[in-house]
Amino acid sequence: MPELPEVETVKKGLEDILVNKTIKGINLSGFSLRFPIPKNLVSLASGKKIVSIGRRSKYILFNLSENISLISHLGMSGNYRILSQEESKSYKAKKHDHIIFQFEDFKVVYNDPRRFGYIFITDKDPKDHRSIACLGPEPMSNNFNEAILAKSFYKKERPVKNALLDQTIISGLGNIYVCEALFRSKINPKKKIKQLVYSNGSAKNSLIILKNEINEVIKESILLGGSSLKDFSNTEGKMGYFQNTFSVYGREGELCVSKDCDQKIVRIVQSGRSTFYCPKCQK
DNA sequence: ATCCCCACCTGGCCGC
DNA sequence: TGCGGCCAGGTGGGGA
Repeated sequence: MPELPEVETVKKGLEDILVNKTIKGINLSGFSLRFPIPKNLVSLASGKKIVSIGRRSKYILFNLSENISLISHLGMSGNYRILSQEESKSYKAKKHDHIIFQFEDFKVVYNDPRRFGYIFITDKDPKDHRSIACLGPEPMSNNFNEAILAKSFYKKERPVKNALLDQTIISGLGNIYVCEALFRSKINPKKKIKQLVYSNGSAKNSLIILKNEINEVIKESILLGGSSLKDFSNTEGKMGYFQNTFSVYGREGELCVSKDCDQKIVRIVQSGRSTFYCPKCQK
């Protein structure tokens, strides 16, 4: 499911309820996620208090007492549900419920049908974990600007669509928001990234626009609680609303939303992933 | 070094 | 109704 806005929505939902609560126990389904669930997860996390909950890119970071951290990635289909006290009493684990956290008087369920998600536990700074340390800056952060994009794009041949999905260049974007940001920026997804940078290494105006539109699309989506496609919902099981504002994603064959444009949205495949764009508006 | 492809999974949908 | 094929929001390892 989840790109940065969806993960932020989930993180806020967890934060509201779980901070200062103590994990009393953990039940596992026995299935592996993308990676095996760490053998010491149950013993190390049980009895610890959740001191704070953070997010880095698409990762949710649970900071527990005694400097233990859980690093959680939702993959494509992972989700957390916070059960009410009433629901928790009689709750029977459903299919794909892989981790159930028990608190004093309620439960939190991690469900993941495709098992592409994963969880790590560490007693070191989670920022140094190999999956987090290599991440590029994320939209809306202080160190995300056109200069850093220009540096990554300088003299490089790859299509801008692929580069924006590369989490080491910019982290937090996925297929939906890359397609939407490129449409808003009027940039063709097949455009080579070196074409957005001057030969002296400085950002062209189109790259500055792209940076601004990335920030804008992410900001708007967070305000609407993310996008709900298939199985994404927040920790209360409610859907986000940003999917209602898509201009190109999933709109193959439909009319371009730009004023005075009579083109239909096209779907192509780049690096094995669908790209949606308007061939007339995006040059 | 850079970049693409594939595998990892299940489920939903579409056409026959 | 059933079955095969295709599609899906992500990532990291291997190989070109």
